[in-house]
Amino acid sequence: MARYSEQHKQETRRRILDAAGHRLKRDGIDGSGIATLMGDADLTNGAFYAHFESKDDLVAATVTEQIRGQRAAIAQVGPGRAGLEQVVRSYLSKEHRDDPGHGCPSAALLDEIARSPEFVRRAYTDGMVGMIDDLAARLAPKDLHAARIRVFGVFASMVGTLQLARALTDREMSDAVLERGIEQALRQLRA
Amino acid sequence: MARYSEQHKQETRRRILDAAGHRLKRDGIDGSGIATLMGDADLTNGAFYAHFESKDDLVAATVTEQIRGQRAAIAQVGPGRAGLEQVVRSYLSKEHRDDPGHGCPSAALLDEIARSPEFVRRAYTDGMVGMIDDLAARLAPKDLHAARIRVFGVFASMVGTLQLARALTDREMSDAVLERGIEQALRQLRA
DNA sequence: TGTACATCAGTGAACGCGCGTTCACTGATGTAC
DNA sequence: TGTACATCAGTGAACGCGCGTTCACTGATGTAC
Repeated sequence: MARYSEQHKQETRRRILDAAGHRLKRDGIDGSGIATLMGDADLTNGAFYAHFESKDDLVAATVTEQIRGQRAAIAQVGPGRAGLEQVVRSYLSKEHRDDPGHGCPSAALLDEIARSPEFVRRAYTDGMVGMIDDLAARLAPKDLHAARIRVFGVFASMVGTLQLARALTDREMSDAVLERGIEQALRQLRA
Repeated sequence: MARYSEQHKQETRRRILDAAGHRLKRDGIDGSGIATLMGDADLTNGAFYAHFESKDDLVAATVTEQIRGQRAAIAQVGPGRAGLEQVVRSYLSKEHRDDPGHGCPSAALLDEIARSPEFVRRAYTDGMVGMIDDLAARLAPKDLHAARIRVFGVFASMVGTLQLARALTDREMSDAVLERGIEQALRQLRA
């Protein structure tokens, strides 16, 4: 019935989502136009609405997808607290600071998400709750409830630290902020 | 010689800067147009370029001005560590979370600033260094150097926490994040 | 198996709109004499 | 003191441009027979 198989359409959607993840984190939501986003996926602007209802719809889907990817990456590291410490070090690394496009969606987009429509913020919230649960299960599988809010706090610290490190023009100061952030986060995980 | 006194022009510039501070923090940089910004100051778009070279020039000046205002507000609270703890509590309050327009420029704009031209980021960096020095002097006047980087870390944590609290749609969870953030920040100030 | 047809992902031009910026003009003011 | 003049903050229309979205159309494909 259809011109292309359902699989073809899903692959294209996936291609758009992946490209959008990169572009949005690099240039921001308002800084990324539909034509550019579609061009990144080797398509033209008109095809966009065969896949998404609106730009905000894409943003919500991209946020969901990006957080899912982040969770998957976290699942790859070693188990328990040691794994968490590795996550912290890689999160607050110079490489992550210098490459927002391939990094954490929260650090790149959090204040634009906070200004977005309710359903975008809901997509973010749902994704984050899942990720925090993953992390809490690693930190203290015996007391999930308490671990959750603790992990939320550590994550918020790391997001703010990375953003600050990205905004500062003084390289040395930025490096010091990252290092201090690592110490701080590790201490919080232990406490 | 001039139509209006130099004082008149300075007052108008001040009016634009104040209005821009509010608007930019509420709607973001890309979300605030020149016409809207000038309308907020009871002027029309054309007058803008008598006061600023470009939108980015206004953004840089507004960032500087907003941080100056934040420093002045901090100077108002009681001395020493007790004053700092008061700053933390009011920073991570529901009132601050629910009113970005009158709040911290870092929490409202940090990731947009990180994507801004070098000179905007320099304005931000310069302002922040001043503010951090103020705070460090309160925390540990004997060991300014060590206190600076510690205060930077606490500030980054608070910014990330406030942003996260603003993005979450679950009110209860957002409240819990703020409370946890306060505990965390106070502990970091003591440690 | 071969052919006619229906589908719809994708194209690319066009829509109205608001953006940042420019510009000819206005008119209230301070200054010169 | 009164008058003519120069200044320039402010007005509001216009500039070209890119935005998100719509739409008539294309053409490769899967299906029906």
